[in-house]
Amino acid sequence: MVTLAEVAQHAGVSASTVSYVLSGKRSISATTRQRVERSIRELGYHPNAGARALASSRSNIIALMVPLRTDMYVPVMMEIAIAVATTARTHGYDVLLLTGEEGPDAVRRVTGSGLADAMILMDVELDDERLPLLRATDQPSVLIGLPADTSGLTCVDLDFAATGALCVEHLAKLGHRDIAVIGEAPAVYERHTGFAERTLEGLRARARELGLRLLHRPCEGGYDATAVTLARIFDERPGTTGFVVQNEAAVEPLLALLRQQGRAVPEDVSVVAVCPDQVATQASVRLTSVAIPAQEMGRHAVEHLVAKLDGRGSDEVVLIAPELTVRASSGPAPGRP
Amino acid sequence: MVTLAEVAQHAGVSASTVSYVLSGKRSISATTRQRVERSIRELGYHPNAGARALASSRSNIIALMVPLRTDMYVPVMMEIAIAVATTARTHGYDVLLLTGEEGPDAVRRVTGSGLADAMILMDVELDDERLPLLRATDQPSVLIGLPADTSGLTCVDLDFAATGALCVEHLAKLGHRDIAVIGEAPAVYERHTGFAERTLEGLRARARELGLRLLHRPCEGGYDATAVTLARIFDERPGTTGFVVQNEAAVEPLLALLRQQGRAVPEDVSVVAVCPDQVATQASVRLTSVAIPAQEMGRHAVEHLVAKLDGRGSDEVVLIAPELTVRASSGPAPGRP
DNA sequence: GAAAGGAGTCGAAGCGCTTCGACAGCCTAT
DNA sequence: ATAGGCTGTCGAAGCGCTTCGACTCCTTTC
Repeated sequence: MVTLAEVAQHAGVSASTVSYVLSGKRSISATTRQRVERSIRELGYHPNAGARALASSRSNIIALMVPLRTDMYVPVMMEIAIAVATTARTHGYDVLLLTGEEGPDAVRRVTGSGLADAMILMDVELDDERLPLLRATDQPSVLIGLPADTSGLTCVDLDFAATGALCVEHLAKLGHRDIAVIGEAPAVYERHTGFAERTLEGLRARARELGLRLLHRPCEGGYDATAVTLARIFDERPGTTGFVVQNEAAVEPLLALLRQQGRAVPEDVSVVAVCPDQVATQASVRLTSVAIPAQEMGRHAVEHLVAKLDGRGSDEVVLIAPELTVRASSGPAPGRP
Repeated sequence: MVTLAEVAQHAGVSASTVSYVLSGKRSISATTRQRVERSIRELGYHPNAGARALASSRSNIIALMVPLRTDMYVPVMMEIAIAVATTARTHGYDVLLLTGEEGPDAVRRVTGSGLADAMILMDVELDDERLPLLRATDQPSVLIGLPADTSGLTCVDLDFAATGALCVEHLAKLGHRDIAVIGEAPAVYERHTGFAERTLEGLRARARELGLRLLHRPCEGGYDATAVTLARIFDERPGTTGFVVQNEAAVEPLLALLRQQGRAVPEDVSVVAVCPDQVATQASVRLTSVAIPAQEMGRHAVEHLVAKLDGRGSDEVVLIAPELTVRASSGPAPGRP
């Protein structure tokens, strides 16, 4: 293993000079710099991460806590994780992958040991038990998701309330008066992860404003559960012509079931989904949808964190404005031009 | 920040004693141990990761390199990643998340800097450019996937050749004589990631042995691409009654298309999938499938790695035996009991 | 009853890096 | 000419931990 000292000797300078060449924290003459850089290359030197962390009390690692559950919106999670890792690297950070399993203990362990300089938390619940710890420590953190009380925290999330409103508006403009919402699994609502509730509030508020009828039903996803949900919806509101789906696992089953029942999309019923674009474009009907901007969320989170680590940036809540893309699954309500 | 020295002082022992209590590398009297443990608890001490890594030249971190592409079998990747993280924790390791983006440089960086003690690589290509580096370093590593030359490497993977054979056998036993394989996207074959080719070889070999006709077509996935692929298959082999699908994104479209064409599953055609159980059970027809044991692969990989780090264990290739679960998508070929 | 060995503890020497203060040399402003 | 201020470099002091050898008691063994 090559050390700083060996590089210094090879280049004929002192160890501290090599260190300053590496960090750029003091000015170094061009000739010296080149000589050192050449030695580094020739010897294949890589600074020892542990020594660096010890001396500088900076690990250059960002911890990312992902939910343990692999039962919902997995592709979104994965996309966020990869965006986080990629963005972090461009700022010189590596990413430590933590699962939700350890809960608050993981936060304690990581902040306590100096393993990471900062944390990103995904899948935050409204009243998450990790939040007090984050507020207490001076280690920067960013949440992806929105808890009930955001004071002293930085959060990044899609504006799900606006998302709900946007979906309703779109359907209203097309003349739909009876709208059904196929929501996430009941467990998601029980867990109070926030985003599902916020979407619902947005949907309801705008529906009320526009005088539409809105029926919401949670749905486990998968073919059988969706079939049951759909049957109940048409049972209760036979005149339903607009659907909003916020559950990836219910999208394709819903389309299959509608087809089977002889209801054409978008001629008889319109469907608007809240899902990643990939799902929307790969479905059997290209779906009008509000995209979940996974990459953007991951990137934002890292950039806020890096800003904080650099002493810039402050606590704030960033809600990303939703964008609705019209595709082939929505059209005028029956009997409308 | 609490340090070892402070704990030592608080407990009235020397620093080295505290260290030995923590590591268990020398015997400590019960009374001393308890006193030290109490001080640790009272002061809320967490060993500094950097200092530990520097002194012991062990970071207790395992690097996990995941593919950057989020275009295929994402849930499998995610499940593996989470299994890796969870298993690693039970052995006292944390997981560093690297994306394939950096390629060989990431390997150099991580091994050179001592950031991680070992590596797990996913999405290994047949002739992966990272392999020479892994062979050259003395840092343990495990591949999830199988390259062309496995000498000096440890690999964990599903036995995809046996998987292919198993699928064909199942369909043959039910009397199907004309079998079509809907494969992964063409890009997957071009990239030579191995698993797709190995499945195909297994399928072909057994089909030959059993005297079946086999038609293989790569498929991009998604509704439109699957429709084209399916049309071509029936065009070329109108008598096809058995399908093997190895592309999650083609599963649901295939079922929808068959239904639409009035071909009942499993009465007219049988479908066998190679996919995670979750996909198989959530599909519109519960699918007969060979599961991709993502969790098991992740767990295996970590356990091999830990064994190597402990000086146990050696290079070897572990192929997990496939298991076929019969569900509702396969049955006797038409005209057969 | 002396030698041999084990159990339990301590002190000190690093691990490889960052960073602070010091200082030599040079340029500019008086 | 001389004080003052840059620029570029060096030496040394740690950062918090692990680990090795040494030492002190005790227990065992013939």
